[in-house]
Amino acid sequence: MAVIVRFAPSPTGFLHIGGARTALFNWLFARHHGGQFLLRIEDTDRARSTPESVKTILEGLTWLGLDWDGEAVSQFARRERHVAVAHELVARGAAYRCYASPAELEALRAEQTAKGLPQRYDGRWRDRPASEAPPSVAPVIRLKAPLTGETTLHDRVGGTITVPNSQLDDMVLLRADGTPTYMLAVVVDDHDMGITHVIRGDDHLTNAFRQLNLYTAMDWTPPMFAHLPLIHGPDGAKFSKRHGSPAVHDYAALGYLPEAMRNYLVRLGWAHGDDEIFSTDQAIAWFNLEGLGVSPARFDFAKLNHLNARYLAQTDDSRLATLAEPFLVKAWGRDLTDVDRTRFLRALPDLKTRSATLVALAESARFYGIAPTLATWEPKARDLMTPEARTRLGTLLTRLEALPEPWTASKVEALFRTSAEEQGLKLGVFAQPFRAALTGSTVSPPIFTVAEIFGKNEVFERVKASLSLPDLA
RNA sequence: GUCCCCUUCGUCUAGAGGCCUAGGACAUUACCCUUUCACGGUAGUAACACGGGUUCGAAUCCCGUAGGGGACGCCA
Repeated sequence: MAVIVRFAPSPTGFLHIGGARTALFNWLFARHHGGQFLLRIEDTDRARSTPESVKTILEGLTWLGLDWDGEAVSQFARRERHVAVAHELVARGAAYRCYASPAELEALRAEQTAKGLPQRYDGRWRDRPASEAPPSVAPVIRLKAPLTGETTLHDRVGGTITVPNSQLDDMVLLRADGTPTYMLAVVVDDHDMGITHVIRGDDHLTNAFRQLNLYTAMDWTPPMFAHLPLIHGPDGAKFSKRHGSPAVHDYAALGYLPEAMRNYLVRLGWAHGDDEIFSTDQAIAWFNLEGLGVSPARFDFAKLNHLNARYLAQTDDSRLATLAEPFLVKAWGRDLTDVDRTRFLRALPDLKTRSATLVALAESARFYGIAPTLATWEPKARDLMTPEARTRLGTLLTRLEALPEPWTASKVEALFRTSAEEQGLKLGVFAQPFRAALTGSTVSPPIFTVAEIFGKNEVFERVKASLSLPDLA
């Protein structure tokens, strides 16, 4: 039997990290089995669903590289079918009309809470004839769930879980306004769409039992279920769309690569032995439900950073340059010139092993585009510009002037090494002030390569400017 | 409150009764490399929540305790 899975977000906000991982697992599972990964927008809550949310969620999935099969399905568009099923259930005697008003139910819950009882619908209209219905109340339709016995779920993550039916009340299928609830719609749609495996967050676990009763009432075969442990925030607290989880597009803006994000996310609650860094193709080849963990995981930015750094360092320079450009523009506060682009591309091999994110990468490249000014020189770099250092740099400039063309890193370096040797000093004594002069900082990629990328003119300009830098007070 | 679930280094995890003096990764510490910072390399610190049982033998099975989480909506 072909595998068909779905990701079913509700369009009431953005795509958060937990949803992204759920989508990823479904996607990996489908691709592994050569099955289908469907997308269904659970928009039956008309008050909270927005088209903007749908757009944001789709963009988030696209950024993550999760392509879905066919068109995204709107659950709301299928409401006629849901209503028909609800009525069929009533006809079968498996559901009934309930005339209890919202206020009445609220009072019931308040009373139960006061008495320390579980909050549950008490079935007051379960066997009451419609002739007793108050004329002013529009009824809802509720499932007639079994009162006794128990319901067992064979979850692919949690194992066999049994709940007494006394814990499950008669859930609403159709609201008073005639619209279907999520509980009804999700079962009908999963059935109609031929979903074979429902892989979703653990917060749906208790729903599964109620939904199982609905499958039974319709004589439908339920799909396999796999409930994923939730993701917690770095502090161990709840981490969801409603509780502080960042949106996927935030990670994009923070300078994370989608492939790094995928790799990080797949390891959060799933493992393949000791494997840590692997391609998406490898993940597809390896992914299975058996590798899923059972306990919640905390989101750890340090590990994400590490992975992203590794992916950044591996990324092809020209692609990386394209990805980084918007971050450069932001960091530099101006559009790039052709010279900027050329320099950045040449600098990239040395730059990309030094940054964890595109934001940091752009920041580390700032000196290429913006010459240090009095205001931007780092204090430690200025400390390097002692009178002796300035004298040495001045001498170096003269010798640099005499260097035969072309201007290369190795020639500049050789000159520096010779100068240091002649005076019996370490290379750093010469190289550090040079670094400070070119970058305004004590930290940079290898400085002779930097000098080559700048070219002779720019090097001379910056060194000369550094020689006239006023002393620190 | 009721029901359900979870518990291995700080974090993510390996572990399906003997392969475990518990492995890997991130973080962290030290050293090496070195023109700075990274990268890389080497070494180190660090965990089976607790208590009972089953067994020749338990991180692995069972029971209990504690802690954490989830659900309990005419939300999804």
